[in-house]
Amino acid sequence: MAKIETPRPIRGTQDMLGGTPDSLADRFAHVVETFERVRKLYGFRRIEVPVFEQTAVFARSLGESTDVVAKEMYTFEDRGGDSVTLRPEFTAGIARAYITEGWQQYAPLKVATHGPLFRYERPQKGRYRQFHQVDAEIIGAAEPLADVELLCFADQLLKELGINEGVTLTLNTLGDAQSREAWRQALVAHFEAHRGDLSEDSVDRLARNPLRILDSKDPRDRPIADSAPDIDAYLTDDARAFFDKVTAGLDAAGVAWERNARLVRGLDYYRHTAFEFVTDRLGAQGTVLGGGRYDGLIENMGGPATPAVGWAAGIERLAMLVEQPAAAPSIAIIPDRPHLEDEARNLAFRLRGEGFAVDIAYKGNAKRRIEVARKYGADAALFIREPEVADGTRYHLTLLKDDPDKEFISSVLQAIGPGLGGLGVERR
RNA sequence: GCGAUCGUAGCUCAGUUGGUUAGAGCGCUGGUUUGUGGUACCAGAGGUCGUGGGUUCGGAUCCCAUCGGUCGCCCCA
Repeated sequence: MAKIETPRPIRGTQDMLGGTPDSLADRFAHVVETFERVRKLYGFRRIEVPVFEQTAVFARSLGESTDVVAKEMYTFEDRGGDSVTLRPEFTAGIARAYITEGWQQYAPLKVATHGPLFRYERPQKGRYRQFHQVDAEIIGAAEPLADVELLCFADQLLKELGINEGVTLTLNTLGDAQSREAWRQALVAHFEAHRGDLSEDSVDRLARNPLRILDSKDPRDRPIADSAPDIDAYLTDDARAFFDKVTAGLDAAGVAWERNARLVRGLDYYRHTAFEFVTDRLGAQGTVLGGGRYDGLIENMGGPATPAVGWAAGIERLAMLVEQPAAAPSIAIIPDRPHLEDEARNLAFRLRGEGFAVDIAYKGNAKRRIEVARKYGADAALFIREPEVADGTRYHLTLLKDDPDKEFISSVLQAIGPGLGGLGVERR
């Protein structure tokens, strides 16, 4: 008899179970819920875009020479022979939708979304092949105020998640197209002059993406990268004025930031503002939220010239930083004797219908059930008792937690109505 | 793609320089005790020691290969 080969999860994917102490699934959900709440405060509309697109959507917009496009995309032919790609990021797909769905009529448009992304990389801490991001974009606004508002949104999100301590906003400008190109040429000249002292990786970068040498971790590259010219000398007056307005706006809003003149972003489409919220608590993956301005992207995709800014944040990375959210309060309904089962179940269904979270086990005696209820984190157990019990009460409540949600419990008791016995408070 | 490290029960792990029927805690199942509740005790189920070769009288233990996990490089959220 042939052995059955049990299926494995695909490398770099995760299964998350909620309801356990320190459950990543619960923290993940908490990140998404907080994002949804804050996004509404800033007036960002919810959008949904496809998980896959024509390959060209990503290949052209991210830059053919970037690692994401060159070796990290999940690309395949569908049955019709078209090349499609699982999205490795949100921005390109949103830009495509902006063009094809006529969203230009709503410009300036603030949109937000979240969901899975796919990148064929070697998994490690904080890095997965299927990962998830929350994403925010402002399309059709050329004003530095848009950058400021977007960063305030990001800053408030991190504050409300309680992880602003230990996460810092690092900020840079890549200038406009003219500034960026002038800087790029100066950098290439600088690095070419020191070519012999660069690491092998950086010699390779010099050909592909010279800006990346700036944030190289290789000690051999550091002196050369540190002595490389900053963009500041190459900024046009307009680009400088833009960056000054962004930083002034952040200061006025009380958003803390640090200039990092070595910050460059990997994807080709970034212009002007580039930023990352970084932390040292995630091993090698320091970036928790990143983004910038991409004024040329939509035009490159065949749309009208449209300025835009956006950011995305890794949900898993945020979830690893946040505290476990408090579980919603609940009460366990427990029949004291087997023949009270139906009555207990009816009460449970009724309470649920009225919006209260109550749990009731499928089987087991009262003793067993209370053990389970405690394990599942119920705030209290409500016993359905014999009608002929001496004091005439039908219900008995026992608190199961040191710090039960009293407000929740009393509202449940009120919904049950009369017939309640004395409150049994558990001894320690 | 490259490097390091680890794979023993559902989970977390012991297993001494190779040596009888591979262990513990938790969890699970059943029972006894208790009886308005965080109890104790008893018993049970559950393992091709990731997989395949090799060395050996003998391999969970040593060697090789392979698959997988983790972490790092690269890159990114």
